[in-house]
Amino acid sequence: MSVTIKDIAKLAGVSHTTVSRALNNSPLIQEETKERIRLIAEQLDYTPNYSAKSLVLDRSYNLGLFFTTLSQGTSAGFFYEAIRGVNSVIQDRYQLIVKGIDDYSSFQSITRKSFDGIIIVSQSDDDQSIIEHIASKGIPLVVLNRPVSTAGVLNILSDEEQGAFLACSYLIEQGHTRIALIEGRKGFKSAQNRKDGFERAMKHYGISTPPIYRVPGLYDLESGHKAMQQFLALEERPTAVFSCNDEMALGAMKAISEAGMQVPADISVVGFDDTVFAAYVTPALTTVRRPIEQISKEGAVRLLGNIENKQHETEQVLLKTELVVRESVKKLST
Amino acid sequence: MSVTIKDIAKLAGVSHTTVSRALNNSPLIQEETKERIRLIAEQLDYTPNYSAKSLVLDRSYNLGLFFTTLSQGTSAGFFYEAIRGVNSVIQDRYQLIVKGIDDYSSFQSITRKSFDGIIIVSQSDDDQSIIEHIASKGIPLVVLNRPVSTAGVLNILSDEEQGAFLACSYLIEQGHTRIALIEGRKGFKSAQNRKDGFERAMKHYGISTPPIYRVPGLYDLESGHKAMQQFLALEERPTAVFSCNDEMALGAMKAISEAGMQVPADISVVGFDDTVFAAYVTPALTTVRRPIEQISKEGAVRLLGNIENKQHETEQVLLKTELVVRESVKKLST
DNA sequence: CACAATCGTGCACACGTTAACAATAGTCTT
DNA sequence: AAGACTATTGTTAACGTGTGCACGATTGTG
Repeated sequence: MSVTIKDIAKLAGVSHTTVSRALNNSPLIQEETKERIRLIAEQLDYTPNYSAKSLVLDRSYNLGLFFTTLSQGTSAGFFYEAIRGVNSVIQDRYQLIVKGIDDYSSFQSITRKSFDGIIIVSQSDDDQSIIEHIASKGIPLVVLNRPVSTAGVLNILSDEEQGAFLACSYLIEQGHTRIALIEGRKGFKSAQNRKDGFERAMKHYGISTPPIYRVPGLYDLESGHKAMQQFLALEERPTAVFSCNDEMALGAMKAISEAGMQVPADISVVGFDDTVFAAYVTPALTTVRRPIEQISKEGAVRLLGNIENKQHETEQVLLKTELVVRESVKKLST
Repeated sequence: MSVTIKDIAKLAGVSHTTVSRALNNSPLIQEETKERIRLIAEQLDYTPNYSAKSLVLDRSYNLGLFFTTLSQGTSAGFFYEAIRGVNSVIQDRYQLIVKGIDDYSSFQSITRKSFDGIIIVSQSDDDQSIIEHIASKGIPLVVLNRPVSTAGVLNILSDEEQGAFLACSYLIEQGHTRIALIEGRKGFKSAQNRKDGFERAMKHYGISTPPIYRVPGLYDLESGHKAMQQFLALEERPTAVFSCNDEMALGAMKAISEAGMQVPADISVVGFDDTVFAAYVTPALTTVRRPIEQISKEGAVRLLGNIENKQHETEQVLLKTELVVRESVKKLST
């Protein structure tokens, strides 16, 4: 069918071993011979059979990029940036295999033979079992976006608690005290972290608010919309709302405008993620920027390092988030 | 290292041939023997070595999902929906390999051995060369999202010309005649199709507008913003704008509001794509919905059909777009 | 009872590649 | 000039799996 090193060997009048060595640029082979073999290979349009290579070299040339879920809860921008970041690093040394963890009915097929390394973009505690499976098989692993304690696992994430603290502090420094919180999806670690940062800022500045100022959300537009409607129905409305992501913040803004009120004149809103559209809604959304692409790049680089140097770097790296101030917060002249 | 069929064979007291047959449920093997072997395999936590299988069966278990580019011009929502659609179909029969076509420096590594089939989500005429390469290698192929004439290629796309016609007709039926167009990214086939649909509607209703009512865009928020600023500076402003995608429509709305005007009271806006946030901006955006996820699902289903039945279905399928009417268009009472 | 037919299993090889070891020729050392 | 060493290439086996063919055992047939 397709051409193999044996075909080349015949034409060059050497053994297939010599061809293999020549094409892998082994120092054992004479430069002249190499050149001749390379030429023939090119003329025949030879491509190595990666299945055969994999079998004997015990490497798959596959890198897994796993998300908690592909079917729900993952925001499109997040997904895109993560893939882009990883892809920019691996170039054509590896194939990138994208999967949702919830698509696996069994982890049995995840072996050291089928993946040279795996990157998990984790958004839920439920990912723990796959992480342990992978770690136990000894496959090089890096977990992004969520803190993880399993031994021997490289962990890279943004400091979301710090980001939320930043955002909430900003609101307070602008004079707000009646600050409400739209929480993230339950079970997602990010939801907890962001809430923690919010609470720490409140505590830090000695501000307390009633429990009805905290409403759970699902990270989607609709839940932000609903949450805001609840706040608007309150006797004593908040003057500012911190939403645990931008999508919900958009939903909230929509609810505010439907109620005949204005952002930020009547109510201030802060989001989280700096999604692509945050800068272009009206008013432009003040939000916290997570360096997703940077995280995934960093993760890919270190994973490749671990694979190729066969070392076992295992630390936790926190990348700083940054507050992007736009127009959705009003300064109160208290 | 890891367990192989030979290990199982030893424990079961049979040859590895029998084990192979048993695990593949061959009718040659006694039911009783099969059962015994399956049990041992399970106990040893056996997983087949896919490199070895691939080598002998001449199948890679890989499906390629290629985008024109991962680094620019592809919208996140589009990207996400496409992957989701394909992923929902393949389950765990295949591994999904995601790549940007512009990452390939040479297509040499794309062979029948490394991909059982390939799905190209094409956004540019430049993809023609990779399409021809793949077709010439005889790899089952389906091209989504862009019309393609290469023989023997399955082609599934939305009828964007029809969608743009729909949108523009709607504006006209609402009484608008001074209608401007923000075009898509040059070189993208979709840009041409959408413009064509727009022009056909204008012609159909016998409306003509000056050339300055057509401005090129880049499919991103910023270019929509700029384009709108140009329209606003005109002596005789348009009463409605058709933007070739939602992101640019958002940029346009932003520009309008910055100029102290209102959508749709002063200017109407229609987008294209029905991006997730279209329903949640203020005012909610009237737009054209492309069934991306449906397209990619359909494409994946048919590709698998072609691979598994070794047939060679080769037709062009057009899926209808649909106008989603929201709040960004005003009815003129002429 | 002899022979054919059927069923279940094993032997040996193949897939395309790499690598340990062997072999050959040429060069250097003393 | 003989032995040692080096440079280059070849021989052979190995990776883990699937399959054509041969083989033995059991059953059926006359």
